[in-house]
Amino acid sequence: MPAAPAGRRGPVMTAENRNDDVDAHGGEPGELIRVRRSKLEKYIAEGGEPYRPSYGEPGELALSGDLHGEFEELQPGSGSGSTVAVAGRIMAVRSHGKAAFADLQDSQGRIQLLLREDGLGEEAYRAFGWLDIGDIIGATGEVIRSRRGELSVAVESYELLSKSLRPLPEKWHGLKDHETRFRRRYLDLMMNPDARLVLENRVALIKETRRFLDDRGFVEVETPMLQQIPGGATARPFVTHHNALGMNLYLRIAPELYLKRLLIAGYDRVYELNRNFRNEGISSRHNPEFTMLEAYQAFVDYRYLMEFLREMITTVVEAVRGAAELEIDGERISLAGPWKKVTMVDALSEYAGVDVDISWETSRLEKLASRHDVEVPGGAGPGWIIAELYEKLVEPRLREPTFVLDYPEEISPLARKNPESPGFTERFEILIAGQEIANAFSELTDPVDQRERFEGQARKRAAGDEEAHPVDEEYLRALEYGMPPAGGLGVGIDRLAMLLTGCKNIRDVIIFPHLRPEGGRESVPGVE
RNA sequence: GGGCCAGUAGCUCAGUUGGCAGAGCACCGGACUUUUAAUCCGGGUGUCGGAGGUUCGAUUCCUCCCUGGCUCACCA
Repeated sequence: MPAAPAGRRGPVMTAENRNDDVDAHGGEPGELIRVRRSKLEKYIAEGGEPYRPSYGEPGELALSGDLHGEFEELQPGSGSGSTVAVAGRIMAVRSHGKAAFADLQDSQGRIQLLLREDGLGEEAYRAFGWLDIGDIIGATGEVIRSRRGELSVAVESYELLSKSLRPLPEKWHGLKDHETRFRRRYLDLMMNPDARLVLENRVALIKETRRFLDDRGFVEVETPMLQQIPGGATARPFVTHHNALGMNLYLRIAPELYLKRLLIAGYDRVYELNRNFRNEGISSRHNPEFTMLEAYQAFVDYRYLMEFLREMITTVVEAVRGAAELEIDGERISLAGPWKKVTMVDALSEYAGVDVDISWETSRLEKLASRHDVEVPGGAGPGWIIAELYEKLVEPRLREPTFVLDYPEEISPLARKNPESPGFTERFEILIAGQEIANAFSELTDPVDQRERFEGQARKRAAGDEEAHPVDEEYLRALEYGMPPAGGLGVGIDRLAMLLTGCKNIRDVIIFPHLRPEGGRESVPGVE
């Protein structure tokens, strides 16, 4: 965090003079930090370099996990004869006078160090006592197993590689405070193995998703994040400004319209797995920037995508979890076997207890809506009301994997109309554990129809719907050159990661989630 | 944005019906050559989230604000 210029922050600042606050606000550092600083100064005064440029030969450092595997058979109280170099952070020290044990944490886990005056010499042994928990060191020595059976490195020499000036969280309870865990995620990941596991699952999920698509001939592309017309979804965008061009730009809410331009260009399988930005509420299920997969395949329709997505989700979950099964709050959900299929209207009819039909008068649907406490804004038509009622009454109750088919045309301005079901499109979503996991449809390729849809959206926008899709003339021009029939899909990666890890808060699966600034809302000084 | 709940030491948490602020870990000093939440002896290191108010006296009561969690609204 860059230090704020003195006097710049207002009196609302919190945590002044706190023990971990090194004069961020002109206060004195706390006792624990003063002690570490004076150790640092003493170390430098004696000619030490507390922040080394490197340690050991590249690629030669032993990692804790590998050592545990390699020396599994080593008997308690015996040595291996192998000398290794290890490096990591000191997480605990158990000192016994002329011998001491330290737990060293590296990227794979932990390994114990055994330090003895006999092995190190009096001076080096005493100097070890000056180190703090949290310091990063490198050490060499023989791999042994202690009398109590702990694999250890019997240290013959060690070096301080990086001095830690702040005390770590408590060794037994760890770091629990949610706010601190998210604000200082590095501490969370350092202290809490569970946090690492969630992150590793997310990484594996993304990797397996890419592998699935790459294996099927999809090409990963990057399309603009800064857009002149924020399209491809209905959401409020972030606005930013380009100084040289003197114009506002928008952070993308979806890559859809650019990916479809690539279908027009002649690519038949493209995908993008990257960030979208939506300027909407922040909650346990919404982060302003979130990760989305969108994939498009030419010459297939939404029926093909159902099986494609079922296979993709099952494959990815199986690869990450080792079984095609999820566990959420003790509830086990199997992904095996065929998934249920139901149209939105049939599902709504079932749960609402009446046979809903899109041909109903709007007033009749409005009555049904008010009976279920659904507010209907001005300009909303039958399709909107049906979708809203479905989301409220049906979605949370769809626990087993379910395809919900045929979304209203009114809320699907980029999807092909369903010729067998007037008012609806060839679109489906996949619901698992009450959550929308994937959205897919047969793409609308008819430029005349697309123009009419945009104009319908423009009327909604004029009526005050800020989220209605704007008319995109450039996209219409591209469509007029001819786009092959195609199916497109979108998967919310963060939501899928939540499902996969059983996390109920999206912040658990995003490494650095958005949080309100601590203590004030000032911009970065010097940045316009 | 609305409602409810929370913020006390570096960390995990007690506590004060309004009267000098507590524990464990961490830290500091001492003992200890195979421990692993090491142990033993000694030491509290704090603007009790912030600003006002009531009061002889506020960490405690009141008001406002900040931050977070849950929830509703909006959405993915």
